[in-house]
Amino acid sequence: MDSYDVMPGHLVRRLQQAAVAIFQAEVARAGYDMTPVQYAALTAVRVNPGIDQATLAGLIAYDRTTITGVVDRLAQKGFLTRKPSKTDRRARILQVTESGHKALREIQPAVEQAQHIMLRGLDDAESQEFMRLLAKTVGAVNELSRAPLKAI
Amino acid sequence: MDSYDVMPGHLVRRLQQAAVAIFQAEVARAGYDMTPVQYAALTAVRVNPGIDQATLAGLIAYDRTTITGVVDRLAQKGFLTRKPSKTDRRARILQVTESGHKALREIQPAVEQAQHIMLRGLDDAESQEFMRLLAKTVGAVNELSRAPLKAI
DNA sequence: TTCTATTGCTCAGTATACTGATTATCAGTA
DNA sequence: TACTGATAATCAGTATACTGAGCAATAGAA
Repeated sequence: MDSYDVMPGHLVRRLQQAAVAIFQAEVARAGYDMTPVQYAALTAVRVNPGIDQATLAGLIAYDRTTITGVVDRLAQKGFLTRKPSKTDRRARILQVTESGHKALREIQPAVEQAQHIMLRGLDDAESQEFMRLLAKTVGAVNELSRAPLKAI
Repeated sequence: MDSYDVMPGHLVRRLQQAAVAIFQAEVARAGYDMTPVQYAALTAVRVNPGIDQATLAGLIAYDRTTITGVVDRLAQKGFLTRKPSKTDRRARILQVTESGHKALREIQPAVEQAQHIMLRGLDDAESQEFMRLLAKTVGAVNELSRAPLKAI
């Protein structure tokens, strides 16, 4: 195991870095400045309007301390609002703004293109198999990270 | 593409996070505090004694600004030395110390165990196929990240 | 109802990654 | 040799991720 090029951890790190770079480049071409992390968070809020930060973190498998900054930046860009909950004064309720909906609509093609570029080394059958194995692998280690995915 | 669980970028991010957590946990059981990034750098220096930072960065696909901090911390722990090159006064020559060699030897089993745990959701055939597809995918997007891998 | 445990959020500190800039040095050319 | 472009390393600033701690509020048990 001397050679890091055959180590899954090392390859995953490199793929993750390429994926982020590809995503940002494609989204920039659509005229937006948004990270993959911000995009996932904003999308999750759109699907679950009125969600609180902790539940959002579980939905997309983010650490709870990370989500604070992500939401901060999305709010600062005017893409979502953060208001205190009326039923639980600890919680902050999130909503996507008009501007946020517009951004999501307009970067949608860029996001799909980014996923496509990321898998450009594989043919259709390989892509499908890769995604299957990737999902299976992630599912099996979900509980081992500090921020496991928690379905609602 | 509303659902981030089918997006490769999102799954890769989650796997990367789990991989880091697994690595650190296993290495901690061996009595060491070392990140996967530091381990890869130290291993690369061991294989290529006297390498300079820029070449090291290319070998393991790290950004050149990232490598500065990584080498800093490894040097601070006493695992490697950084001396000015005699032939190129811009460059810093890296060498693994005795303590560094000892650390690499002692955490070796933990590293292998971490890779095994990371793939625990797959059987042997699937693991092999997953690694093949992962390597192929990474190879095809290598040039799209700021820090592409550059073989010596 | 009161006490305890838990939960939602935030903060301080550390470690990757990256953008973009600077400094010192080197290499190749006119 | 003087100049130009490239390179090695670093720095400032931003954005994830995480550890560990803290505060306010809630929920469940005695």
